[in-house]
Parts: sequence; C-alpha cells; structure tokens
Amino acid sequence: MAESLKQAIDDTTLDLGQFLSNFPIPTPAQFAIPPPSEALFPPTPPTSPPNNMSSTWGNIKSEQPSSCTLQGEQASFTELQTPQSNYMSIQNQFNWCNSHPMNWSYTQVRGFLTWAVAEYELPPHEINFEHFRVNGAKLCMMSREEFSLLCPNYGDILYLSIGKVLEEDLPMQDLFPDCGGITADDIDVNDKFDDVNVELGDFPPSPTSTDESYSSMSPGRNSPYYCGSESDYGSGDQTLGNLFMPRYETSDGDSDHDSYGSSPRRSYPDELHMYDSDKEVKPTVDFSVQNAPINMKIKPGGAPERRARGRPRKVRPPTEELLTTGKRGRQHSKGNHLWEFVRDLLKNPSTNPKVIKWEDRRDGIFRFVQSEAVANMWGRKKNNPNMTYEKLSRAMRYYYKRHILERVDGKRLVYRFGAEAKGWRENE
DNA sequence: TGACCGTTTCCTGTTT
DNA sequence: CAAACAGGAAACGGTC
Repeated sequence: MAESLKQAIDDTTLDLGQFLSNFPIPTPAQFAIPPPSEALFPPTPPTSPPNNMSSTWGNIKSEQPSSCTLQGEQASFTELQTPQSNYMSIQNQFNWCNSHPMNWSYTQVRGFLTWAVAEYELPPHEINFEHFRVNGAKLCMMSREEFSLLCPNYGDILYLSIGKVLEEDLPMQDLFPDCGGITADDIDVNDKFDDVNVELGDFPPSPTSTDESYSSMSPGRNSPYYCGSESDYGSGDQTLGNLFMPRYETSDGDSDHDSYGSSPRRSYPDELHMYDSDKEVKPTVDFSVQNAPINMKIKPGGAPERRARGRPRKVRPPTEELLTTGKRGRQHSKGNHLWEFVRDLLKNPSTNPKVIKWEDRRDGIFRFVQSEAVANMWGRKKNNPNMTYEKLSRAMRYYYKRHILERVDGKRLVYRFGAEAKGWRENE
C-alpha cells in the first residue's frame, strides 16, 4: 500500500504534486526518531480505517487505506524539517480514517483524496485537489453531479468512494460523533456548497438538469470555473476547461462506460453507472421515437405525450460485482431504514437541532428544520444523489399505515413517532 | 424463483 | 404562487 501511495506520488504532477510536496514519505532512518513531545503528539491508538472497505463492496480492496498504514510512522518522519503546524496538518491528513467523513477537516478531505488516488490508481493530473476545498460535511453533501463537475472523469469514483465510507455499518454514534469536526453550523442545506462556491466560485450548471440544486449553483460567467456556453460542451478537453463537459447521455444507460478508458485498472467502486434516471445530467437528449426515454410516449409526428405514471424503469448495466458475485450492494441492511436514520439524526447533537429537532421530545414529535439537508444526507447514505425531500416525505407517509409515524395535522415538516417506532425515547 | 418489503420515482390534486 | 402534503401507481433491488 505504501508502495502504491509512493507510486502515486511519483506519478504526481501539477496540483497533486504540489500538494504532496508537503507530504514526505518517511525513510526508514526517520522512523526511529521519536516524536518531539507527547503533549503535542499524544500517542494515537492503533489505527484502523473506520470500516472494512471490502465488506459491502466486494471489489474494493480489503487493505487499509494507505494513509492508515502509515499512521504509526507519521509521528517521527517530519519533525526535523517540518514546522509543527505543517506536521499537524500532515497528521490530520492521515487521520481521515479515524473519524467519520462528516467530521473531516479540509486537510482530512485531502488525505482521503490522496488515498483514493492511490487506491484506485487514478491519474493524479486529472484530479485537482483545489477543486475540493471543502470540509467533510460539505463533501458529504455534494451530489454525484457535483463530484463529476469538479472532477469530470473521476468524480464518480470519488463520489462512490466517499459513499462507500458513509455506507458502512457504523453505529450512529460513530457516524455522527460529537467530536468537534462538524458542528451544526456546518450543516446547512441553504449553503450546502458554500465552501465550494466561496472558494471556487460558482459551479458551472448542468446543461439540461432539472435538479434544483443546480439552479442554486448557476454559473458565474466571471467565475474561474465558467467554462463557456452550451456550444462549448463536449470539447473533449480533459482539463479545467472540461469541467463542464457532459458525461451522461440519454437514458440508454451505458453510454458513459468508456469514460473511464479502456486501460486495465484496479476495480473501482461498483455501481458507477447505477443511476441514469431522467434527472441525471443529460446533455444530449434525442426525442426521436426509438430513442425516447422509456416512459415518454411519442405521438406519431407530434410532441411528447405526458410521461407514464410510476417509477421509470432504470437501465443499469451490470457491475463487475454483479457479474462476479451476482449481487449488488445490500439495500436493506440493519439500521438502514429511513425512520431509523431520521431517529438517529434526532439523537445526534451534530444534526439536532440544526437540521432536525424535537418539537415535543416526550411525545416523539419532531420537525425537519432543513428538509433538503436531511434528504441529501439520506440520499448520500443510500448512494442516491437524486433524493429530495419530496421523495423522502413520500416514504415517510408510508410509515403512517404501519404506525411507525403518526400524522401531525396542520404543521408542515412535522411528524410524530408512532407505536411501532422504537428507540427514540430518552430512556429507551 | 418468486413473493414480499421498503423504498424510490412520478404523478395529480389539495392545503397552507 | 410556492412549498408542502396526500396518496395512487408502478418500478426497483434486497431478502427470504
């Protein structure tokens, strides 16, 4: 693993190289030098990644992240030449695997990205770390599309990598520990990408996306990330100018398979092409009859008819995991139910009362303070960038019949736990 | 393999 | 007028 990280560093150019220049690989001799001070560098408990990266996504290597394997070495490799602040920064980069992504600092986000580059053998020059100047909370809020916008060719991989970390079966207190990383102030759907916007300028918009999140990220023509008008799409440029390059095509699903090139590569997180619903970025929409989306009936010679009711059928190309094991990732794992997710947000001081709060603690009445933020977090957990509060609330309403939730009339965004909901009471 | 479950997606209509 | 609510319909993907 250290080898692959070093290889990634050797291969590094431009931004990543600059970043990694602050990231010296220790020599064996340096390993022997003790840390300067216990107070400054308290002994770290044995480090393991927050989860077993292979448990659910069979194709992800089971080794610990590179950064983790170096954890034990870091206490000695920099202090001679490196200022303490730099040292601490480096230590933080290694520490990303010690805490939940929601709690990552910007530095830990970088540490994670460094690991991902090495782990999935991504071409470092195509991943500009400066595009990810966000803390973990913001990173977790970013949709798949945002990842792709920030990193056109490998955003999906990064998105699914972070989703993988989030998806693991951590106990909720580990998922959202109140340990100073994220505060409630960091979670605000209204400024859900503020860090990015402030530091990067506006995102370029999705050319045809109807996703409202894009409208809030409308491009500044003066933004350094404004890459041109629609006529510029698909220039083929692989660098910054291509941030806007559409990667998704029509609903036939697998047209972006080639995006990752044909070179042999370590297995990426699977389900990279899982979602191709009609809300995905679809810069080229062909409404000819044979190419019409499945639910879009075309009148002969006329305009598209109203789409059919119900959930549109998805076209999902088989993943490597599906082909080898016949399985995709688990969906209904323990603790994966929406109401339990909501309950655990209520239990967590990082999210309660900022995004969700009790209206009446004893009666189990609660309110979504930032409904779209909750939806975003739920979507992240389910690896579904298209989740919205509207959809989440539909699922919530199904709980009425099962008495997991009870209706609270007359109040918007307010629900009440029902008789079948367990574990929400203070002394439960 | 198929039934079932817990959503997810989309829709129309209503209420706030 | 927009946002939220309500609930039907159908599809999806995992579990049993």
